[in-house]
Amino acid sequence: MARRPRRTIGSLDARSGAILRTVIDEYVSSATPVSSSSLVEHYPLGVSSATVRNILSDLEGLGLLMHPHTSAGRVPTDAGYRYYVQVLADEWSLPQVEQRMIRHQFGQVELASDHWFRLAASTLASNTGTAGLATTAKPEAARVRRVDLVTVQDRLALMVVVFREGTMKQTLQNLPLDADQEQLNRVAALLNVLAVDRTADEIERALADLPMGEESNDDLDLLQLTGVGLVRTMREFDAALIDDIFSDGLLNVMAAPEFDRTEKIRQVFAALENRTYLGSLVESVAREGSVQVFIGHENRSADMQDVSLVLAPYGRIGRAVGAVGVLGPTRMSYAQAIASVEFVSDLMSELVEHLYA
Amino acid sequence: MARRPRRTIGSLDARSGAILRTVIDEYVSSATPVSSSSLVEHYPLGVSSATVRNILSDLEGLGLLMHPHTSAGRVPTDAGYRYYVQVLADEWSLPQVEQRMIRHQFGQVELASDHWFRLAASTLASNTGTAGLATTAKPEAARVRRVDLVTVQDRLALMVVVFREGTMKQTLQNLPLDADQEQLNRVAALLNVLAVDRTADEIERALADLPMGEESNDDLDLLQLTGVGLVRTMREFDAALIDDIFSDGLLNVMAAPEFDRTEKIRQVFAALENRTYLGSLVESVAREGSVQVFIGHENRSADMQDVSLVLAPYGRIGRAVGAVGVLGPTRMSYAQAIASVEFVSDLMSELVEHLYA
DNA sequence: GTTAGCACTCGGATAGTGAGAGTGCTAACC
DNA sequence: GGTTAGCACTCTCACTATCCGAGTGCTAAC
Repeated sequence: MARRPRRTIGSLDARSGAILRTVIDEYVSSATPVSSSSLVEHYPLGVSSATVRNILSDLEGLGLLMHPHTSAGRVPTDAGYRYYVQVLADEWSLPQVEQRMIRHQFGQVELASDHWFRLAASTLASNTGTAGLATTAKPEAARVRRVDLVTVQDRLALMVVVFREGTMKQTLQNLPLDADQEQLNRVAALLNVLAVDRTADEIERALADLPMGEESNDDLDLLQLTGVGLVRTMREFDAALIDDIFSDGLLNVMAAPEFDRTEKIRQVFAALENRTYLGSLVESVAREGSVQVFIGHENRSADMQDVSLVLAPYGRIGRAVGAVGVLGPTRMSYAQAIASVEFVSDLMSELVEHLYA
Repeated sequence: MARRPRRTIGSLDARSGAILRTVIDEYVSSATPVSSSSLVEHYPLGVSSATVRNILSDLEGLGLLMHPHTSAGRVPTDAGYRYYVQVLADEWSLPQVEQRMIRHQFGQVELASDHWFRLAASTLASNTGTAGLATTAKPEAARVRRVDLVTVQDRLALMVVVFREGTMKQTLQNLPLDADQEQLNRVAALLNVLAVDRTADEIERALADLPMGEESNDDLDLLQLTGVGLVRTMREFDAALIDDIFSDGLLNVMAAPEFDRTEKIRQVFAALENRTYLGSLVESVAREGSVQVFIGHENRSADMQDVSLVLAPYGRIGRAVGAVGVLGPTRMSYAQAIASVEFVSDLMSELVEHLYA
């Protein structure tokens, strides 16, 4: 769960806010501390550098900016970014041109499901210059759309399950007796009657209601067995916080000057492997129902103190939800990131709605 | 294609060989240039440091060792590693204990196919302290084991193909007319009759032989349509050099001192994304039929000048083949790597043989 | 062929210096 | 009271000098 955004700062007067914003914009693009003189030089502020210095000093007092050392310019703190995001969040949306480009790309993609996730991740990556992330859509309790059994060997079958949201799972299933494809087809037909549109719990109940063992019937035995296997597979799927996660553009993040030491990048990778933490973020974002930003040490995970995440859910609450987002250095363009993530999440929602309504 | 190993050096006399080997072992474990005095101190060579210096100087003359600067010890060159690997390659095999441990792990894994690849990669990673790699097994021309059609919407179906080697592919298929699951089942049954155990080419021919358009028959139309979709999916699969690749332990590689600058690690990642080059290596290894080592600048890829790969094929030639291996700094324990990769590739071959014979 | 001895080279650590950047403060100004 | 010019102060960075130690390569003796 993300810490609630800090609103401790009240709101700044217009000029201070504008200067904070300018400092952040400047720092985001230059990656070097911003000095008072460079501000008056490059932006039409209408005041002298001395005045700017006073304001910068105030902002530092409020914890929004900091000083690497005496004779250096100012650098935003995580709280500074937080203020920036909080106050200015609503203003941003993606330019029409970019919207059209992205829509076009999504129109081009082949209709094979996991392509979307890859595309979402790579679109976000290229659009923001950071790493793009996309998780597959996962319902709280999966429902079966279709089950199929395929012979592999005499006593071994492959069970292929398609869930209502398009995800597929496969498991190998040991059989107690030789079974040919013919027989498996019969069993699969029964299993589908039993399982289609149902959750693991419902299937388990249906299995319990089956007439059992009255007379030894191979098909029924196999049905029972594969049914149990199906329920186990579904339980596993339901239990996972994130089913699968796609990322792209990690090379972008590596190129950022703050990650010039491998040790820093190591943390990013370690963080991405921490499904538990990412899962909790996705959950939080899904609950919130809108884009959320997790800045630097707002992250609970020790590995994420130097990075920020911008995440948005897609899909429909109660049905399947997933998340898309970006991961980058705290010094990232939050405007661009939020706008892009929001747009792509809307697009993904449309897709899911359209395909698996 | 890998450059052929260089045999320009003839073979060294016993003592020089032993010293080369010792230098490499020492350097691999210490990561710092090896001096003549440290050699006589830590190893029972029976000669003085001056003598060792003479030998080292000879080895440097042969291009097997090098000198970062005057007052530093010796460091192996890629040619040095090559000699080491070439001459000593046959001696290594994995200790019984490790063999049993790995076997045990593979016994534990659940019977869901992609788990093996992950397991192979992670086993190699943890066993060698480098990054482990495993590609899925791919035949030259895939054959269908089973096709299934699942309704998604009125005019949209999901086609699930299981290939003989266990791989699965899914595609969405637009339909020209409304079709319910009932109808799709009928079509899928026909499609299976047509496609099972066949390659893309064979299926295409069978499709051409179908009685066409005599009378408008919905099922036949759908069969034709999905058949074409199936062939396209298979062609795509056949065309890819590598279907899928799993890696683990990249964090291990990041921890190596030679990769302390992110720029170096960037190269490693870029290299892993270069499927073309990796594909050519897998192909070469499959053709060779045994473990191969690609050291530093023996790699054609510019991004791989600082890393070495140890790869071995698994599966059966003519049927499906894949590769497993490790990727690490040129300063890696080739003995351990080769022994581990060979063992795991044998294990994977057994698995494939056992399951998809 | 081996070894002791030694001059030589070079990298890395340490310290000192100066220039430049940017601040914080003060005092004057509107 | 807010704004500004001016200036002292601080700290980093780049450059240089110096020294130490490591390790070699060579020579001459064994």
